[in-house]
This record gives sequence, structure tokens and C-alpha cells, in this order.
Amino acid sequence: MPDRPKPVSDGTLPREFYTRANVLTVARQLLGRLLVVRSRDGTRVSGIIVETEAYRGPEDRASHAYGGRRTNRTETMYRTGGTAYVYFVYGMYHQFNVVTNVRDAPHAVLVRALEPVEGIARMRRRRPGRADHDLTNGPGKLCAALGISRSLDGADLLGPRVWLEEGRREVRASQIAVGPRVGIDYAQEWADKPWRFWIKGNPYVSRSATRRLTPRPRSS
DNA sequence: TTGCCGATTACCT
DNA sequence: GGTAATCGGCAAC
Repeated sequence: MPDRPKPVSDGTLPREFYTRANVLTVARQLLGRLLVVRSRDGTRVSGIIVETEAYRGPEDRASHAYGGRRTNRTETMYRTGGTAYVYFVYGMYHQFNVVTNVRDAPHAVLVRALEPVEGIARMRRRRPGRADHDLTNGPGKLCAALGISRSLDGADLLGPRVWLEEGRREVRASQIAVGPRVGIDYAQEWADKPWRFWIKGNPYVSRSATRRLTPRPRSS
């Protein structure tokens, strides 16, 4: 595993963290980092990233940029690493992605789950009736909890609207689990690639993830 | 606990 | 006109 670029003094991850060529490396190293969104009133809402998925266009059939597809929606993925790619799916959910690699290389990492850290009261108001472990344990859920919408599509991840910080938790390689990505059955052989990463045993990984790979042993 | 299915709309064919 | 990088409710077990 290559060295991780040093953060700038305030802990914000630097451009060089994102512009590296290997999206799988970035997806792994995003685990344990702090995703921060600045609310309208200037306060912080944040969470530690505990689950990610890598998308490696244009060869990756599961990527929106498969085959070099370049449309109004996917244009954001062709921007420089360290840009937010936010899109809308299933008629009601947003998905937050981190663009990686250099300009015109459409690689991205989907953030699938967070462990809430700051602004938890605000998250509860945005997802009423949900237990705390159910606030951000899925890509659509975390966008709702953090107030992420398409207004953040194309935002620079060096701030000031949304950014990532070093975080306080060192995630060792032995603590990272790997498995196939979720919800891309249409992608044929690409659907089986082990490009999803999560922190082993973390209670905030997405439900679909835990269901697929950690089935409980059946009792008689 | 598992599995099915409807919601709801931007986007692409 | 079909589908999607999802979620939550409900039925069956």
C-alpha cells in the first residue's frame, strides 16, 4: 500500500490524496476519515467513513462513465480528484461520491456508510424515528442525515461547503474487509469485483453489506 | 430474520 | 418507455 499524502495543518485532506491513479487505494484509505458538511448556519455535521466502493470508468461497466459516457450528469466525474460527485437515484435518494485521479479520468468512490460524529441532533431531525445506528448506515441515508443534495455536485472537497479531514482513527489493513459492490447486478463480470471496503465489525456499515457477507450462523 | 415490492424521477435508449 | 451505485414496510417463516 502506497504512503498516504500528509494532510495540511488543519487536518483537511490535500488535493494529492485524491489525484492518485489507483481508485482502489483511495477507497481503502478513505476509511476512518471524517466527512464534514457545513450546515446553513455554519455549524459542522460530520461522520467517520466506515464503508466505500470504488468505480473505475471508463472500463468498469458498473460506472456511470462506462464506455467513456460523458453526459450532463457524468461530467462531474471527469473533473480533477477531490471533487464531490452527487447524483439522484430511484426517484428519491442522493448518493455522495469522491472523484479521484486526474482530470478526464472518470474514477470515483461512493461513500456507503458513516459513523455519526458531529451534529447528531440535526441528523435525528432529518431522519425522524430512526435509531442512531440507522442514521447514516447506507449511501442514501447518510446524504439525508448530512443534508447532502445535488447542490453539492461539483463542490471542491478542499472546502468550504464539504470536505474531508484526516480523522482520528487509524484503520489498519487487517481491520478492512473486502467484498463485491452492491446494487449493480446489471454489470455482469464487473459486479463480482471485490471493490467494496468496510471496517470489520463496525456497527454503522450498511445493512445490505452486512446481510451479504456476514450471515449469522443458523441455529439448528 | 429473510425476502419481496412499491415509491418516484432523472437520465438514457 | 425502461431502469437505477436505495430504502422501508410488510408478510411469511
